[in-house]
Amino acid sequence: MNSPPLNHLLNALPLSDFERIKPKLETVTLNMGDVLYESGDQMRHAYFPTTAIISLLYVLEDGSSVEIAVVGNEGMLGIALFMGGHTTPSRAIVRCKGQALRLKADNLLEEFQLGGQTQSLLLRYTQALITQMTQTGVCNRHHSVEQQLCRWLLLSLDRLPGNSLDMTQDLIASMLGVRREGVTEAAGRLQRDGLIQYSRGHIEVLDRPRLEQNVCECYKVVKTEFERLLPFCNERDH
Amino acid sequence: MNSPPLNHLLNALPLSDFERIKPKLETVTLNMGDVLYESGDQMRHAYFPTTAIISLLYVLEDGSSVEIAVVGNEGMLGIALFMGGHTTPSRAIVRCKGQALRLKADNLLEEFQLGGQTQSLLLRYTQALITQMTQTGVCNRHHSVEQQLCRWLLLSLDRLPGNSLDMTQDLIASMLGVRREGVTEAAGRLQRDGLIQYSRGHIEVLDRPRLEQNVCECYKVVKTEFERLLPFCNERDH
DNA sequence: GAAGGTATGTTCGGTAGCGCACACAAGTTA
DNA sequence: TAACTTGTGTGCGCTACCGAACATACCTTC
Repeated sequence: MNSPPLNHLLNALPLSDFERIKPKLETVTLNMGDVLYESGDQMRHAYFPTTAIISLLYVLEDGSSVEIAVVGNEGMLGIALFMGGHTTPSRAIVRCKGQALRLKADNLLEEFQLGGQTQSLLLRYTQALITQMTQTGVCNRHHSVEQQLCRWLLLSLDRLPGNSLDMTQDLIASMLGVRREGVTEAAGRLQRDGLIQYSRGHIEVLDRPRLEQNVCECYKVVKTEFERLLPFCNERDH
Repeated sequence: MNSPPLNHLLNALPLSDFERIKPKLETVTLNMGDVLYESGDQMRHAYFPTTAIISLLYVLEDGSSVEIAVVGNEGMLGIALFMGGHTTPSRAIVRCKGQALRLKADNLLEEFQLGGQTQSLLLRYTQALITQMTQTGVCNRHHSVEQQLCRWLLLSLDRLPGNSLDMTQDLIASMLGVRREGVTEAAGRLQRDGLIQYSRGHIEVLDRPRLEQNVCECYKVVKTEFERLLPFCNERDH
């Protein structure tokens, strides 16, 4: 029997806490390109993706943008709510359509301020997210487009049920903060070597182990830190 | 009359909270190059710099390192203590010698878990730090060595009493994650244009306004976010 | 003042990624 | 079928940065 889509973070809450917020959760369907938060906006809700994947982007003055983190069913959006800022200078945009559970800002805050396990869980998740953001920045500086593409594919795959995803090279480029041609070239190599296969916005990962050989250390660092801080997120629920 | 060196974060605590932790604070002198935390180490203390400046570095497998954030008298080290991880995959190293106030890990945790204003202050600081880390990463990708050098100088200056600092180009290079020659070239240009003057590890900033004209947006973004989240840190206490 | 270490200046060939231009091919719409 | 949109492939000159080697200048030590 197949379990329903879930969010690992919500799932890891103590039962009593979860029962309290359960009635306040609202399922929403998110479509490709939906903007959940704009840079500087007051956040009205926190989102706990179940099947959707959301990108956190920094948008520069010249209009170019860079992905600083990716959030799927292992995490949540809206940490600035309990961190006290109520907003961040980043944009949250739906990268893979799907569903999420949504909680009103006030409700999240109430729950957080009770302290206890829910609070500590949310803080541990935040620390894991910090690691992801930072390691992504380091990766930007030191690793090749091809390595970054591998990292990006693996991080996406970890948050999706199958071995494929829908995304054009143009979009990947804008998330990695590189040229589309750079992605075409790197992806071309991966395809020639039989690691992936793609056509017109659909990417199929054929050989994940070799993708993991190709990726830079950054993927592993982030993954290890997530497992250390949030051990329950290890297994995929699909 | 000159006020003694202080730490803005401690200074912003409610008086009652501060009085409680004051006796537990210990003044320590930090020397250039001291390592406060090694990547993965359990943290024993939190540090609140008063005159010292500390760099948070990520160290890569090949031994190269990158600065991901800088902490001076506006902030603290050891957020992983209350975030729940008790360690991070980064190294904290003293970049400018000076003093700091130190608090045992347990004592910080006790204070944090009381909730209230101290907790919310520490969390707001953490969010500001996240912004700095992320923007640094974005800057790595998109801006020139010269712009990054300007940013680095300004961030340092904001945390120091005078208009000068001691740091070799070699060290700056390792923090920016670029070659020493790149820094030499960029610094040479800034010197020719009369913005700075340096010799053998001593840098004098002659024309800060023009340095601010030269810097990329990243400096301002971080500064604005710090002011928004921690308004009391605005003025320099020197 | 000589010797040695250290910080900075400069050069040179190599390369990854950029910006641009254009070709092509797969879907979509008319 | 034809026109159009969209995604991908490729070539070209350019630039910033890299890696290495070496020169020079300054400071310290003896």
